Amino acid sequence: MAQSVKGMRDLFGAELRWFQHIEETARRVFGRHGYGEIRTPILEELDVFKRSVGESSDIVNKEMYQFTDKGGREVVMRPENTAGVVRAAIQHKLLINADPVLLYYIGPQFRYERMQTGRYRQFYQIGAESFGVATPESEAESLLMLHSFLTELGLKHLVFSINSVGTPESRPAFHAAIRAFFAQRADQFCEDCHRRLQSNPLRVLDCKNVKCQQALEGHPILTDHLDEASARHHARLKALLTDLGIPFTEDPRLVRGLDYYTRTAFEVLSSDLGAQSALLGGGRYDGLVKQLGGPDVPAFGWAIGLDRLAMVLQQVRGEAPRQAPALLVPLGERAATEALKLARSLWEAGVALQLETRGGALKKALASANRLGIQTVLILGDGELETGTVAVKHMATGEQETWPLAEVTARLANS
RNA sequence: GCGGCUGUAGCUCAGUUGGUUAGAGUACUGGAUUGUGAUUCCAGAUGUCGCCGGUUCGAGCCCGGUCAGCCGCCCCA
Repeated sequence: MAQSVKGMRDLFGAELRWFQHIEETARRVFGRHGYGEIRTPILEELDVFKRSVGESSDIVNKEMYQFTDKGGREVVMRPENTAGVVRAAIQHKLLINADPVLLYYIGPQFRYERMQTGRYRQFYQIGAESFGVATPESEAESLLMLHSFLTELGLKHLVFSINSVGTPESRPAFHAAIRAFFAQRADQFCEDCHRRLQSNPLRVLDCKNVKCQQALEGHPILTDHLDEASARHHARLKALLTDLGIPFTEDPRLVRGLDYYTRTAFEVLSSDLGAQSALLGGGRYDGLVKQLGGPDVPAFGWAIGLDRLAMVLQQVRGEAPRQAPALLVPLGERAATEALKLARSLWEAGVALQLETRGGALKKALASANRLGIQTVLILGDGELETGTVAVKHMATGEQETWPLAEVTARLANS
């Protein structure tokens, strides 16, 4: 039997309904914040990711679906969407005037890696990016939007975990501090941390190894090594979040994996998710646009994984809500003709209705309705045709009533 | 990329030291009720035991390989 490629999966049924509900909620919430959608190609030139995500990261090193196309171009199936959005914004000159540019995206991303539950080689992300504003207020706006989004999806107990990773100018001083600290107790850290210390010293801070976390006791604090402007920025964001009543904690060990982050970095944790695993992450990336050949424009954004989010919603809220249409069941050939006509007028009036076209026994139709979760069944037989009515059975209660044909549209529209 | 585990009906799973025709629950189909579901009763159908090879008189069971999934690591969403 043919089956899907490793790490790729088909979405349908109950799980897809959560995806759709999440996407609808995102479009509604983001839209009212003034964000517009952008859809970028799945394929980008290799260079776009090398210059943004960072050559030292595993994403670029070993997790990209990368190949040479028939024209000899080195292309990559995007492993994340921020770089593509930035590339597009530069290419279409969206960032050349003073107005902020607010964009969101929804789409598949690809990483060639070992898979586990909730982690796929084709996965889906929703993200929002704000270009052109460097203020803490713009971050608060973005986080507020994110908070609405998650709250309207029914997630509770959200905690925003924030930190500041400083600027490219202030970071060398911190790197020196962390190296000095590390040197005093180098034997207590794992091999990976020794490697990280060379490639990306910040990442030593969020090693998952318990021993390393213990050894980090008393480590230098990023926010103690900020330049004055970054420190003010960080303090202002915290004050805003406090005023807005958005619960947050400061996590001095929070750093993000991608190279392009500056100042604010954050994650959202949900106790609904069980343990420590973050639901989403993001932050400020002021240098990225320029790095990719655009103007020197600040930016802030975040991305959330739909696969994981859908899984959490399934856990805390159960089955995705579904709107089952009514079912119209004709009995006999003459009724079948009339049923098509009736269904047509109902459809044209915007009523959600499924039509039984198999022509079998009524009990089969009712059994189907029961399986499909249909609440209302309209029955049209000879008796109803004579009197110009339909029999209406409510599946939940088993009760049945009679509606005049002329009232069917209005009554279904109200139910 | 590294380490461990699993794969039997649509789904959840049993299956003895290797032994005849591979089972249960659930779901499904038909009937009891030719115009009334979900409950009940009766009857029925259902499998390349993931795949390929090996050992054996004999393999769902043992061995090798392979594919897929799960868990941990790396990394991240």
